[in-house]
Amino acid sequence: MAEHIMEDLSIDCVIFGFTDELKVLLVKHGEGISKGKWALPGGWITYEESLDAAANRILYLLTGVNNLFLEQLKAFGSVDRFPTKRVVTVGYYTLIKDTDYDVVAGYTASDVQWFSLDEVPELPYDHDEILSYALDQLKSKVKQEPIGFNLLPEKFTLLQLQNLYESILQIKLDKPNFRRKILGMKLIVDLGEKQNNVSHRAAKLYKFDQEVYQALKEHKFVLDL
Amino acid sequence: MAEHIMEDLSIDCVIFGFTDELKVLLVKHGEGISKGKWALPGGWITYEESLDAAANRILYLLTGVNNLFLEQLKAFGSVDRFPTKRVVTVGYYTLIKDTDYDVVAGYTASDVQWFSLDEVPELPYDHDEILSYALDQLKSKVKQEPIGFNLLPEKFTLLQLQNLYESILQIKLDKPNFRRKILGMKLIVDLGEKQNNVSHRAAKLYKFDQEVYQALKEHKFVLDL
DNA sequence: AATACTTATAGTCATAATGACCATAAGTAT
DNA sequence: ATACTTATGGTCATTATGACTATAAGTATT
Repeated sequence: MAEHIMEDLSIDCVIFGFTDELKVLLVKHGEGISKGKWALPGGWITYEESLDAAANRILYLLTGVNNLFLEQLKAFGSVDRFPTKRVVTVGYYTLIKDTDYDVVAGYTASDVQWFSLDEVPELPYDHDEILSYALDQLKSKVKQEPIGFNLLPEKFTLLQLQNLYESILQIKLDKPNFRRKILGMKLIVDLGEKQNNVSHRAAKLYKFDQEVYQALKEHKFVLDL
Repeated sequence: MAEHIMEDLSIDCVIFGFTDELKVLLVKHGEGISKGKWALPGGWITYEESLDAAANRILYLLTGVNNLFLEQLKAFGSVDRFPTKRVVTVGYYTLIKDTDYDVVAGYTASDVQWFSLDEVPELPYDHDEILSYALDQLKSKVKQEPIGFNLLPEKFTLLQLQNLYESILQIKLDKPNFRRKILGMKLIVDLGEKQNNVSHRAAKLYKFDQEVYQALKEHKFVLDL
């Protein structure tokens, strides 16, 4: 398979993970010119696969993470972005619940690890630029589509949902106003249950309303937080 | 220059034009497998230029249109999008006032022409997909940044500005409400002059306020129309 | 048992924005 | 003089927003 490789085109993936806080998945290069360095999971595209397919394959090979819906960012094509030859790379990103996946270093990766966003080490090539571009995309995406369906447990509290938004958008929100907004969208449904084992007043548990969730996802909207 | 070409990577440009209505610039292929067909202006990237630079060079060679700020859409990379070999293309787009430019067919183009959006002929490869993606991008861009500075004459009426938005967004707007919104943003300045040679009540003429225009461009906003 | 915390949740209130209108103004065309 | 056309000024009910205040319901501490 790896024989028919497009020499000057690569893929780089920005995999954001969330549980409690926003993280990004990096791999340690086990060979090549960046051996020992942490970088975005990336690799070469073959002639027989689409870009989307290549992104998924590469991510799986390096990290063991499979079957994600990866969204393309754009192509990064500065002349000198790669040191040894001219390479244009196509960026992809997605956001997942990191605890849902077992990450396993594979292929040319000697290690894989989630990094909290403010602990990301220095990245090679233009990976800083790609990561920062991806973060901007993520933020704007979050305001145009509901998120959380895959990121929160089945049953969650309003505060958990609020923390999710606060982590991604990196802002603080007013609790009563956030409730009002979210409840007003009919996006989530009161389950009539409460948390337990918490050392304070227990909050109601909610779940997403599948139908409303899908509808909001397709029709788009603007979430003004 | 054209010697060092990346074999499997191309550029395609969606140049939207506006005066009275929204148009798109197409070139007629003068050679190659699509000879005689109208298509998006596109070509090959050399090893010595960035993607952005390639887009500008190619557009200039084919159409004579020079020095635009082209914005990248994304990379289009289906396996079979190009008939003779695997080619990934990077899409670019922009919006200009078409009457400001003299289009001249050059290089491998035998003709260049503006097409009204509903008169676009059948396009080869995946150019329909690229065009439609570009249109979506344009629409969403228009809601997040002010436009019109390069598209309208120095002095313009509110109706001209409204028509611009209506053309691009392909919607109808309420006149009084549109005035209120735009005037409220302080984006445009009353020149104290009026139209003449119109067969109805003359409208006030306005110009853009450079400072507010730039500020809105940088800080982003959401224009809810 | 009382009190201090913590988080949940309900509600207020002034202000601003929105969409759907109506009415009048100021011209030209007939 | 009247009919049209487009411009422009307003109203008005409804909804959204941000900044708060207040109370509820638990646990933890003394």
